[in-house]
Amino acid sequence: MPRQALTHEDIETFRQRAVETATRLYAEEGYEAVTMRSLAHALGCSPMKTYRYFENRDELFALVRIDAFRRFADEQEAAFHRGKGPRDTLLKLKEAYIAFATREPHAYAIMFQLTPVPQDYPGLNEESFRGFSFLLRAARAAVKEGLFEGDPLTIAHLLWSNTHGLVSLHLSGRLIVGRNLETLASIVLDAPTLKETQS
Amino acid sequence: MPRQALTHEDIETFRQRAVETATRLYAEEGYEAVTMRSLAHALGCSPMKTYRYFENRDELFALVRIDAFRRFADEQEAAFHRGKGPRDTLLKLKEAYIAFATREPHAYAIMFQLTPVPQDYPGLNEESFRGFSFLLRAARAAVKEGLFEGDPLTIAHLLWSNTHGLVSLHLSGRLIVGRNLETLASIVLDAPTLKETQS
DNA sequence: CCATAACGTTTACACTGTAAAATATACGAC
DNA sequence: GTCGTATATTTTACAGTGTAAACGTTATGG
Repeated sequence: MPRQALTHEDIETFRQRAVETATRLYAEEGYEAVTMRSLAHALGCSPMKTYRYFENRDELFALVRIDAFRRFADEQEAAFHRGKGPRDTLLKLKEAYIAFATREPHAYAIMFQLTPVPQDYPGLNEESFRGFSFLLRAARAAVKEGLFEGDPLTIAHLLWSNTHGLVSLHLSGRLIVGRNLETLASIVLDAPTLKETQS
Repeated sequence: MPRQALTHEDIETFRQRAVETATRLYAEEGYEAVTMRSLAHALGCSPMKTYRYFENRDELFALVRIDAFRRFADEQEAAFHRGKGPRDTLLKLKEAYIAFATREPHAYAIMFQLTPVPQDYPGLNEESFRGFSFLLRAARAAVKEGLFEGDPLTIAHLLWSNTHGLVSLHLSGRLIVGRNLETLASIVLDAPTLKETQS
């Protein structure tokens, strides 16, 4: 079976397969477990082949992040459209946020928890902002309806950081102080209502 | 100048010096910049000497974390005693929290942002909880005065995660969406009052 | 058919943490 | 003092990492 020269489609095919495989490995093992060698093994090729299709590990990693942000943004968008009115929309967005972080903790980590923030990459900021934009739109609507007063962008950031703080500490196990695991889990799941969080 | 045999005191001296140097390097360069070799270079010894005084890199790192938690807890304690009444105490604790995170961002990162959470070590949980305990005590007092209602531990966790979310996103530069840097910086510095954060 | 370009692997280098071996130093007994 | 032994430290070495460079192999255009 002679090999075919790679057409432009094949390049994209390999890149896509590599990103998908890397995403799966990240989800299963976490960030530092995915090396160029382990990824190559999973792809069934030599470690250096990846370097013909990606600038370096950072680029591949950036694409994995973009993919994660895309999934996240899609789910935020769906939640946004499920919301009935500003307050319900904010709640739906928050639930979708928590659901994503709980379902894909490693993805959440490389999106929001990794410090320092990895290098920028074309498309990353766009997709990242898209995930945030629905919260911003909901915050604008909420201000318009008099639910909050102030700068919608600032309010959106506050709402975001509020949820991020809970999710982040919960996912990394730092909320466990005593032994009442169920209570602590419910902190996130039965998260404080917006009324309680912001008057 | 012949070398002296190390007495028990000298062991502790070296360990302390190593932890202090590592702490300084972490503060200057961040987590992954401090290697056993670079630390040894800063200490003026061979890389392997450190292994006679520490089990491995993780132990030394754990001690750096404990030290950071100790400084943090001390500052929380001071803020706690500066507070006049429950509400002011909560504000003082929050200000001290933000001040610490801003002054020692790398220390904050290894304390609260690193995922997965590094291995446990004797004394770490104690010092870590001590830093949290003042917020818990203030939350108890606040509940007793009718400022909040509910489980004080849960309320303390909510207040913590609230501040952590803001600090975390701010320090990692993720709050920067538009170009109004001053506004965004003030989100953390002129942080929302407790009244605004929790009704 | 062959030169050339494209593709992939192998090799190699500078890093990392750290185990093992080699070396240097100090100390107690004679 | 001198030697044996214990201790302290360094040197060497190994298995990892990302990746640059060299090498071989395959496909393609003239």
